[in-house]
Amino acid sequence: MEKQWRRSMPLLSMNIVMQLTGLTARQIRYYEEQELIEPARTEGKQRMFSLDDIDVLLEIKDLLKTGVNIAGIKQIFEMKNSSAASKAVKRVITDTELRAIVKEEMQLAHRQQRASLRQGDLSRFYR
DNA sequence: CTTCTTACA
DNA sequence: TGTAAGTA
Repeated sequence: MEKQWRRSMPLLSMNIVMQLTGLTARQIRYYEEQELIEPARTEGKQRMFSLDDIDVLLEIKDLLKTGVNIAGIKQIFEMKNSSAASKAVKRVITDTELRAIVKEEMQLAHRQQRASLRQGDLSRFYR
């Protein structure tokens, strides 16, 4: 709990982030609009991303490739700091754990007949 | 020349 | 998402 600030330190320009993530500027700005990331700004309003932002963007890219839409990604991220935090106090959640949690939420939603994530997103986690 | 915003397709 | 337009 000391070198954490380095990852959250905004120092990456749009240019770099585009190459590092392979995403277009349009996508990156859109994801920010969807509140999936919140880059810092320079005085000239230029975006400045942190390494943490890169991680999030790469995860978004991966989930998108899997077939999860923005709505699904939002909910997954939401669970990542809610149900995950309540169950596993302050431990970093692993991908396999996240999968399990997502599946649970999915079944719960199904039981409650609450077709929350209908648009073919989280159902992909069953495969 | 690159990034940003807004708006249209 | 891509792209055009007008800026900074």
